[in-house]
Amino acid sequence: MRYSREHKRATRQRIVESAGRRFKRDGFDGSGVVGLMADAGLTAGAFYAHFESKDELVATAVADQLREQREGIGALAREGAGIEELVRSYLSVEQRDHRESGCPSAALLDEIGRSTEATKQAYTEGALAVIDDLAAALSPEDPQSLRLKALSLYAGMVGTLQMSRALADRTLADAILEQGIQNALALLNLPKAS
Amino acid sequence: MRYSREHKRATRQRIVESAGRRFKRDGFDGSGVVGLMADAGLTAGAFYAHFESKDELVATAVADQLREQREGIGALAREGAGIEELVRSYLSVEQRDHRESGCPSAALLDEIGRSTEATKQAYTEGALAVIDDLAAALSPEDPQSLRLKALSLYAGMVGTLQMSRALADRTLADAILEQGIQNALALLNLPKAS
DNA sequence: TGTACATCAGTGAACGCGCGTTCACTGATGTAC
DNA sequence: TGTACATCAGTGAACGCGCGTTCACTGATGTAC
Repeated sequence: MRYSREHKRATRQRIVESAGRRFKRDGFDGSGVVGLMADAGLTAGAFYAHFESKDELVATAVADQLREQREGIGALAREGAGIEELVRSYLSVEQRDHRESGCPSAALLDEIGRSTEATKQAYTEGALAVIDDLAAALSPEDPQSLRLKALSLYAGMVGTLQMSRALADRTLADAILEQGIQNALALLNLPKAS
Repeated sequence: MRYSREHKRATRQRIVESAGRRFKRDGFDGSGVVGLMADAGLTAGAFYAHFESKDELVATAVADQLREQREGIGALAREGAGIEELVRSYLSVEQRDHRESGCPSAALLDEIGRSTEATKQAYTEGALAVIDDLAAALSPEDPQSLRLKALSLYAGMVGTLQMSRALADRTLADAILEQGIQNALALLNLPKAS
């Protein structure tokens, strides 16, 4: 073995992470292997030393992006953020305006619905891990009972963020974020905030 | 003039409608001009007698699909359907399993967010017409006051439908539709239904 | 410790293919007489 | 009413291009001695 096992693992991870950002910006179909590898500082040919196909990278990147989202949520929670702060940071102008570093569901959900079974499977597992964390934040005693509620909350926020990105009217795009926050909080039976 | 004005108009409309269905199934990037024209019973070359570019067709088809969705909602409302029936027919297993004849927002929203300004503009106008109809269904006396609430309701349902399509777990995919219905009704301050 | 070797991550050109678009041509049909 | 003509929707081959993937080759570096 010439390069170390660790070297290869790190390179693969670099490809997966930069591909995740690119996919969220340009979509799966809108991102070519040559460009994805260039993002990682490599040329196209090396791709197949790491992945069997572009489809495999797509499934891997989806899983990785959801893991990253989960870590982000966990970090916020450890800093003491409650569910309201989580909702507000999700439905924020910053997240809306930076799709490449934002929620993979909001950036890719309808393309995932059209993807291979492996990608949908990776998505399902990753998204459920995210929403189980959300459910735990909602009810540390009995998270399982709130799983469906958390999933539904997440789905609603995803649609709201997408809508805010697609609207050409900036005022409306901002207003729907705020309304989405109010709706989420109402569903959680929290008092409305300013 | 050889073919009649009407003949050309009808052909263009045929292309726009079949392209709308195809786009919802395969995405904008996943649908080629050759295939789109074949769907309409034509060959690729004729495309440019009707549209300046594929981008123009995309924007036109988005507008047309939203007009069609609006007509569908109007037809249901005229049959006496209330907001609850509208929500239930939107978050139905049938709509989820037939993307090509379903909601254009749920099928295309994140791709629209990445599209040309013209497409986002067409989307914004079309979607606002849909939600203004929804607002009118919610409150015939003062629809304007409920515009944002209707938009937010729509966005939440869009995310829920997409999520139901992307989940590889069928039981969960069905459950989230039902939970989405309950959330929508709760937001509308209607009593929960079975 | 220093050198020869073997491995394999990475290079970069090439494969066939489908893309969006162009173009010379065809032929169906509305209009003029 | 019947015929010649002009228009232009539609055909289908071709354009250059970027796609995902393959492949012969390179060269950095871990291992064996």
